[in-house]
Amino acid sequence: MTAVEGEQVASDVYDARALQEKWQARWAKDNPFAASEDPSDDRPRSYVLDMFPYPSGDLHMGHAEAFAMGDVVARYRFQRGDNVLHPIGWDSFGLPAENAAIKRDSHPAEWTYANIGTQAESFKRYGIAFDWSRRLHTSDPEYYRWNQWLFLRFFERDLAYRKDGLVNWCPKDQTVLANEQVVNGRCERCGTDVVRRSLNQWYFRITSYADRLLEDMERLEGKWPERVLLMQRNWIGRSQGADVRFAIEGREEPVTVFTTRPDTLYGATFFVVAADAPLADELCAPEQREAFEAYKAQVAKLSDIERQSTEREKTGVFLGRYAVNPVNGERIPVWAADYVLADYGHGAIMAVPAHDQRDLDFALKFGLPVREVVETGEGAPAETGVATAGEGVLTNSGPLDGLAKSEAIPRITEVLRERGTGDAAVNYRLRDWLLSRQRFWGTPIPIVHCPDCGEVPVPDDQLPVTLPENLRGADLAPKGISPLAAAEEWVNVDCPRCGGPAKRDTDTMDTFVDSSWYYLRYCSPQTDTAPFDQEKVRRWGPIDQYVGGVEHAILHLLYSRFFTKVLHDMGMVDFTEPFTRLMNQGQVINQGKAMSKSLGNGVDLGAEIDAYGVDAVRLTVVFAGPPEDDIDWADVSPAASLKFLGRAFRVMVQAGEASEPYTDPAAGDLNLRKATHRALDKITAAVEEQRFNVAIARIMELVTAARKAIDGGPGAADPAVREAAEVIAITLSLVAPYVAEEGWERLGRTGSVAIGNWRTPDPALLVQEEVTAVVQVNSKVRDKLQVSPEITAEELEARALASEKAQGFIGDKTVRKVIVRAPKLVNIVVG
RNA sequence: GCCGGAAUGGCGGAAUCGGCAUACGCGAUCGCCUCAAAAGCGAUUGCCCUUUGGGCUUGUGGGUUCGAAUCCCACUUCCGGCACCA
Repeated sequence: MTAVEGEQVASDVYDARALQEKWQARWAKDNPFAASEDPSDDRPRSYVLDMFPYPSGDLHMGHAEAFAMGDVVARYRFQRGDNVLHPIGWDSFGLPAENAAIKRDSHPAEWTYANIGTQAESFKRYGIAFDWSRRLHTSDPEYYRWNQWLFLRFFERDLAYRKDGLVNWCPKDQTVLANEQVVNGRCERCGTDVVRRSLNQWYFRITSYADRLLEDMERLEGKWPERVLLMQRNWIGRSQGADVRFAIEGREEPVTVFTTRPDTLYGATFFVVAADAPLADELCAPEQREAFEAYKAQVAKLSDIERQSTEREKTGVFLGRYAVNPVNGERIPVWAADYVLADYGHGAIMAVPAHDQRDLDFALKFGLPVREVVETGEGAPAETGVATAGEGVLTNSGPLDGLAKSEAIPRITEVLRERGTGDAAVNYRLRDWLLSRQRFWGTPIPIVHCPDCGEVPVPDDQLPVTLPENLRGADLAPKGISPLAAAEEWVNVDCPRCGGPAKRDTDTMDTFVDSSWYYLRYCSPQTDTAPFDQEKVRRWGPIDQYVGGVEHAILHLLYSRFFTKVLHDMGMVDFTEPFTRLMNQGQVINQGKAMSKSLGNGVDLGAEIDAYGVDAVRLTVVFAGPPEDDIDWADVSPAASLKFLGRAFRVMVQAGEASEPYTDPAAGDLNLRKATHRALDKITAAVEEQRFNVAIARIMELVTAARKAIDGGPGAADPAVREAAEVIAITLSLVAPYVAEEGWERLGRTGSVAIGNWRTPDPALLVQEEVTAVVQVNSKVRDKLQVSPEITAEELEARALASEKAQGFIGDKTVRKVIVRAPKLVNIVVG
């Protein structure tokens, strides 16, 4: 059921809106969720963080789910008595603000900060246990100043550099994109087909951390979702093999190729250079120049989508040159083709058509020879058109003949090393992080270009380089170069080194730079002498639990891991992984599909809250299923959540009215006490295992047990009912903070229910006097016995065999075997 | 194409140590309350049959085991990631 706007499906037990207003005011006054920086505070510290929001408008259902999940974790830590850091801020640079400014003829800051204000109010109403005093916005100069400072440190360490290269260009947004922002050949933001352009751009040298980014994932095993680790591993894409140097006739220097199959070196029958690599230009013989230029023009016209299609037929052109195979001296023709990528490996390959499908496709199209060097027992590739890549025995390979593939690889690598024509090598799919953007609403790159001194860093004491304030509206329209270039008085500066006339770099940083280290800034958001206070980061870091969507599995999480490792190497942090545990919450969808305007299936968070109240909405998203699963709003019932909360609230109110806060629970009804402590035990285990939906199911059972005790048992005044009601308030505070606070108060308690009130179940009350033992005959359940948990195997077997029901199924058959698992089960095997 | 994950009632999901399948909730049916309805409260609810009983059931087919939703093999379908990475 979806709420109709304005319709109030009020509970007749409590007034959600009144409770929200009452407790919001209380929390604003008492600030119960602020992290303590008191050095004498020796409570265990927990750092729980939700991926900070982008201020695109008001909060939506997606935020409702993500932050409800994160808040369960944070509130559980608060309940356990930890000193919890649970901050909030905004990822407030980015393209949508700029587009809004162009449309409204205003400044991006207006739209951005107005939306932040709206979201902040909504978060407060949503009751998330944030420490509001640490709020940050990445578009504040006090924040982005430190992006610039960090950029300069990266620059000094040669981890930030500028190079010419083919880059991904989005024609609509008129900016370059990082590899990670290109999805299926399209701009991840606007869906436009990405084209390749040759431009001079800034990069972070993330590739020099590829091995560590890969290796350190071992320590995240079991703590991060397996699929995220897998995605990162695939993205980094480590390949082990060898570099092999081929002499090129008429060229002094040999050309190196990378191969994962050095064992097939004797099967190389031609050589291919990436058509768009400078090397292809260089190697092209004069008589082939015309054909090559025509081919290059044809390749340049292709979009990335066309280019990357594996359906496409192979194309290429002979360059009129020959390479020499270093192991057998064979001359093989050099071709240029676009199936070889300029920016992977060395931009050139040895082609072994018999054992590589792409090379085979190419060879068959252009009539190049195919020579098998590994006998796999499959059909001949030249005839079947299928390259054989499996295990086999080497042939036609001189000294390698007769070896298995796995033996031949180290052998040939050794030979290459001895002769100085190659060596073992590793390659990564990961490319350097392209960080410059030709847009306005981001962090200016703090470099001055001087005709005499070249790239000159802006001195630290002149940071921040702030954005010019006079650009707005149409000034920001995409022009293919940064809008900042138009701000002449901003661009033209004196060179910090020689004092001569120079120009500022007009590009801004990818906003993923902002989010790569924001978690550190929360530890000391006011620090104005460094990006963060190292002592405080040592106290709080790394993040114990990070919560956010799987859409950042590669982008943000990889970049953040990279930044953390660089900062570690700079001696600024003493850990190397930023996020100890990661939880990916699912999406909220409706009627099987993502919510969208065109489908008209959007569910408005504000309307749901108006109709059912914050607590019911939060309970609904947490109870719907495992945190990582998507929630289909058509499958859930906030009305049912509200009904349950009403039942729970009535238990607390009735217990509060009927008994005193200091009642001794030991005097209460034993059955209810046991139910309460068993529930507490199970709720605790479920929350620890992050199975929040199960924890709520156990709270529901406890409410039912308490209800029954009130209505048909010892009555509301029984101390066990009070105890149950208090446990309900405490456990419910993780998802339904308003009802929990109000219920706690109605129970006569003072102070917030949310802090340090979690209880440990009494082990004596968890012991069961009787358990159910199952009696099976031939594995089918035939009887159930109530037995002591300490029953011996012998006694249980005797009682099972004595069971009349079991005997009925045994009849006159022979008992062949009796399996006893005291005290739970007996299986009598007859035949 | 390659790599990974998933499949449990009408629906969302529980049962992760190989030992009572279907907890909790939705929906549905019946009852109470009501002039009536809604809300609320209570009961029933996996399927089938020859119904005081019995049989079957965790995508399909096989296997291991006294015993399988759970482990193994094959297959089907769906979801996700990568996609000319040498």
